[in-house]
Amino acid sequence: MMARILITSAIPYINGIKHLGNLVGSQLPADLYARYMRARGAEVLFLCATDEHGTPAELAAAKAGKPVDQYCAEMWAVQAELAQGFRLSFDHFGRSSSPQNHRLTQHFAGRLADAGLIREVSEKQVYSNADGRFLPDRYIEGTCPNCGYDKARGDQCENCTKQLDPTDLINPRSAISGSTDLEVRETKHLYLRQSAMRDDLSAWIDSKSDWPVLTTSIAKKWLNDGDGLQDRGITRDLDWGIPVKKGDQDWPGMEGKVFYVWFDAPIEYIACAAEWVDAGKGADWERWWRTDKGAEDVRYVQFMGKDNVPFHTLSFPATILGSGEPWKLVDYIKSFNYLNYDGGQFSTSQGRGVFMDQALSILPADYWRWWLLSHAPETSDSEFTWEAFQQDVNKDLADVLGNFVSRITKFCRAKFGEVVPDGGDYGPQEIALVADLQARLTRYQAHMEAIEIRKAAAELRAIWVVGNEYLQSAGPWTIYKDDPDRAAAITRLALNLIPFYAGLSAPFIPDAAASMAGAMGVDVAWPESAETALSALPPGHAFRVPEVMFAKIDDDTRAEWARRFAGVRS
RNA sequence: GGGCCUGUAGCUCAAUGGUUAGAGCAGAGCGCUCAUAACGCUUUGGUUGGGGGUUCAAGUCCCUCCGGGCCUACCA
Repeated sequence: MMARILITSAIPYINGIKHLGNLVGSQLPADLYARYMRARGAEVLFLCATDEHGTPAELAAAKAGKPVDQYCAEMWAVQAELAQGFRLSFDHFGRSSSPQNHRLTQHFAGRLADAGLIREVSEKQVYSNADGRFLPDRYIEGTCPNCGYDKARGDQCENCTKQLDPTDLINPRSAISGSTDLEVRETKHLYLRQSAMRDDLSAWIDSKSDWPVLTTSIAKKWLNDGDGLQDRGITRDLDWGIPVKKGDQDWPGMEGKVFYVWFDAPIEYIACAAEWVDAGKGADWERWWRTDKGAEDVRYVQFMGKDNVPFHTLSFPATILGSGEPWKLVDYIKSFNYLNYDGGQFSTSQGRGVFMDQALSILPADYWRWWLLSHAPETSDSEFTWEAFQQDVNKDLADVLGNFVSRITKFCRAKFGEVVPDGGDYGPQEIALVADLQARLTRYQAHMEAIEIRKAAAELRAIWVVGNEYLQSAGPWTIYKDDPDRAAAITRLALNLIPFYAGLSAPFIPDAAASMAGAMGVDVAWPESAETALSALPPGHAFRVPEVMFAKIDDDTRAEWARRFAGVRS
């Protein structure tokens, strides 16, 4: 029976173009896994979307001088185009502001309320008259009562790290406008009673012994810290968002309020599947999401950066479990640490690092995909430097893989023409080669299935190296002088490595894989086995010598990029 | 303050408690001449952050100290 895999990437926030750290922390590895699973014949639904609600989205729109809905629509289009540029193979790229998500979010809230898992809390929050809005704690600045730092935020002082309440600040002001015209107002909000589900969530997390430590340790910390899992506010006093409703009914006392972005964002994973159907791309989204409607055999895998783990291990499962309905729960969470940039952090707010649009403006997607995935921050934070990037892509892509394709196709053209040569037999060397490649193929598949990305990349690279080793030891250019038939056999086998490599490399570098296969006149396909794959191109099969697949990055260019991207983006 | 992760060759990273701690890159030497001056082979390089402990056996487990990072619930 065909495996069915549901894959979601953490949904990128709407307020700007994402940097390479964001990309490698969720969307790119999710795409790698989706491409691999499709290649292996699984039925895959791979979903992503933009996360469009919350205070930063409203502020970004205001800064751009646009209505927030228009701003979000425009930024969605920008992000969708960049996703395509990086060859992210989403089956659908949705929006958390979609009507489908409005309905589902309100539906879940209604179910949770019926189950007694929502409580109303009246609380005091800081309101800025000048800004005309309530201010989240960290949007209030003032002088730290502990250390005297004058840019302390309402949640914490960055200077002395002390945790604060906004009311602790001396001379508080709005971080948005600088206005000191603040007042404390009474406001009513809904809280999700996560505390009531603590034991269920804890048991569920404990059952996930195969999850990355990073994932489970963060979840357990939240479950067990202090008084245990706390209830979480799920509404806000904002204009932009999903109106608070109980299913399709009004919610008395909650008029004019919206659900908190992190309540509705993960529900978009589900709504996105409905969008996928409504966009005419699929027929039945519930068979992916409802275990009573066909999803019982679905394996659901989520990808995210470590900052997103609490929401995916606790809040979202609490929403799903609390609904009392048979929604699909996540089976595996792959979480990532951060990619740093030249000794510091990538930062969207500070404009530090390389952003997706900039990256594509200087190099094709495959360069970035290969480098980022082969250095994915799986066990700890990892570091991007221009020197390492240049060295690694030149060596791996241009010298090892690209040059292999170049040397054998050009050799064949010179001696036999642009067709797979006939004649000669395979001998012990070829038998050993096939055995070696088969062992490596098996290991590579195991790493990909386990989502061990760096190990998979290392094995793939080793598979590329095998081609060069074989050519060096077989030496068809020497043998050709005395025994052209034997040289033909060697050349035939080496040419067969190209479609083999194309199939295996496609999840990492899809464009290069397509051009390799195209040059050889075949489709990209996952090999059944090393043995069958290495006799796929019959004698007489025409091919063409491909263009240089990966131009090398020279030192001057690298230095220029390092300078250009050293500062902050305006 | 608390919790978690992390520290291994110049760099990036591997090593179910079990031979002499391994790869890639960078460096050195040799070879090859088909190829994008590419490729192959050989090789240099380690008190596994420091100290203590458990064990027949510790990079791995425990304690402690030092360094780096993340999270800490109203950014998302």
